[in-house]
Amino acid sequence: MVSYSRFGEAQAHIVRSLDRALRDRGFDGLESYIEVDRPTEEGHGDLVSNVALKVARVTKMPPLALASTIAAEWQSDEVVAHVAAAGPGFLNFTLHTRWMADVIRQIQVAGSGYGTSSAGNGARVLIEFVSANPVGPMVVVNGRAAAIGDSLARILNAAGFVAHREFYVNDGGNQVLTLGHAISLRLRELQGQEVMSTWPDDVYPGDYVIAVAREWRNLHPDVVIEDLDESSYAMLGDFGAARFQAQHESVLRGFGVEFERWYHEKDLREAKAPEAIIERLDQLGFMEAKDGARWFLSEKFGDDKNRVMVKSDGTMTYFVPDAAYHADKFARGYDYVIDLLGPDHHGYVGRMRALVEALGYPPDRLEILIVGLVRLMRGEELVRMSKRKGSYVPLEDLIAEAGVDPARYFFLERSPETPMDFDLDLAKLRDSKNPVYYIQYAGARIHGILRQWREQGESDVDLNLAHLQSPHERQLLWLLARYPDVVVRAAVERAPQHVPKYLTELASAFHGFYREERILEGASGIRQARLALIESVLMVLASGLDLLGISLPERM
RNA sequence: GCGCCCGUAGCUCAGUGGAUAGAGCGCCUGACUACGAAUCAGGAGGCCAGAGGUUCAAGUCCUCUCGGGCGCACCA
Repeated sequence: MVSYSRFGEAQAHIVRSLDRALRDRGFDGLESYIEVDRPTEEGHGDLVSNVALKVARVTKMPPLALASTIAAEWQSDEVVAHVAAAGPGFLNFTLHTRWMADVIRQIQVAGSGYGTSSAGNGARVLIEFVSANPVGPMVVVNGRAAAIGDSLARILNAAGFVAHREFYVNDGGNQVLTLGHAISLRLRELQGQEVMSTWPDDVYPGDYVIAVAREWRNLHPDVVIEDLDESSYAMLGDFGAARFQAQHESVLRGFGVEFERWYHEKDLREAKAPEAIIERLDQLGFMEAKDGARWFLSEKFGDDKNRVMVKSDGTMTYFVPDAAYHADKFARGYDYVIDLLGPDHHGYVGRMRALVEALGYPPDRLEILIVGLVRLMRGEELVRMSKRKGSYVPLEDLIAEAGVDPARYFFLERSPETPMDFDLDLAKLRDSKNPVYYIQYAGARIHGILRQWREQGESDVDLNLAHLQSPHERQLLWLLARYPDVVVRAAVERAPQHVPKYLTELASAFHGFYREERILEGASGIRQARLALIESVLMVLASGLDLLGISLPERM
């Protein structure tokens, strides 16, 4: 077992001791049965092992009997203070408080680097997310993907992976022409022509295009609008796409999300990458001509059906540039490629996996996370949204109304794939019902204490961590010792929600400690130890919130 | 019809095959002359959708049924 934390050291230590205990009884080769985990509830020690239950079949010993003899013969050491057999045969381990308290020294040495580890071994991860089409404003679910993707990248980096964030800009397809069409209609409208009665069905009438049209007109006041026929759609569309990309970039930056790269479909097309991917699949023998079209034989790789790549009219389906894009991701040497897709993209998973496999890569190196649907609520009331009708809440407005911190927190506290309700009324509440403030308040309280301590101007005494003995202090130490493992787990499982969960626990333990134990009023030795403890808590709160892209204000 | 996600407290959701299934909100009791009450301590509230199976052990794994969402284009 590789350990990245004080907690992990204890686990590894106990595993070794258990292994020895089993061998002493003549049971060899049972290492794989040995598990040491945190208990599911209080009162079962600091760590727990179910090994006696696991090996019962092999050893032919009643689990509780085996556990009891192991506990009775346990050689005391500097890590484990006490071992007890319990329940049907669990072993409950209580750690020396002194030993746990050294986590504070680790935190003092590591500083803001505490929590980082080398678990990822430098594996390179590309994470593509949001990738909203540049033909209109982003919507609420884009915000969820943005928060999750960005936070996941931060977590992966902290856990020793090298993660890159990428936004794929769909600026090469038909929709850009459609946007150009819409802009030209809005330009006519700005000149006083009536356009709504003849508005084409396939052109979204969203009024967000009006602002873009206005911008274009200001830049080109001399162009005669009547000349803007179909031949102008591409030019207008490119203009609009650039405007919307800039808008996306700025909204996302305001949301704390920055991408290492904006990858343009247009560049792919200009480099003839779509043609190249078809050629490559053809050479590999995975293309077939049928019904006047050219098909990718994705069924060979477990897809539901084969996929058209070149339509009978000679044009390519949208899947082709996407396929070229994914081929490029792997060609760039990433060990893992993660896509965060919207909830309307389930059908996309099979064909993309098939592509990866067809190109000769292990299909599980492509990980597709479907970000669950977001329903926007105002209290009890569902906010109805329809892009077609142009009635929707842009992400920008959501962020402005809720605030960056609550919005990110709401998106990150749930597992990515489950559908969620986002309650705007709750998110914008500036009071205790809003869970993000619970964590921030713990930090603000610690800042307050440290401020007061500095104002008192008392000098430090030597730090003696042996003063930390109370149940509240033990619990905080135990949580601090676990933090690096929480980060690793969130990274490996691609599950950022573990971090807010953990921070809530840490904040709760701190608030309980704070109410129970005076910090500044104690004798100088214990005061110094408690100050070191809460400084450590503050460090971890700040670090954890940073992984979520959430601030930790000194005052609230 | 086929595929994916989801059914856990009144609501929103956690839950790594392990002991008596958790948190927040809401509800009910209590706690500021206090380092910040945006807090704390306690209480009520559950056939983990249902039925079979695997296992020493199932909310968790397998099969089926029921319910909800989303996908199943030579659209993007």
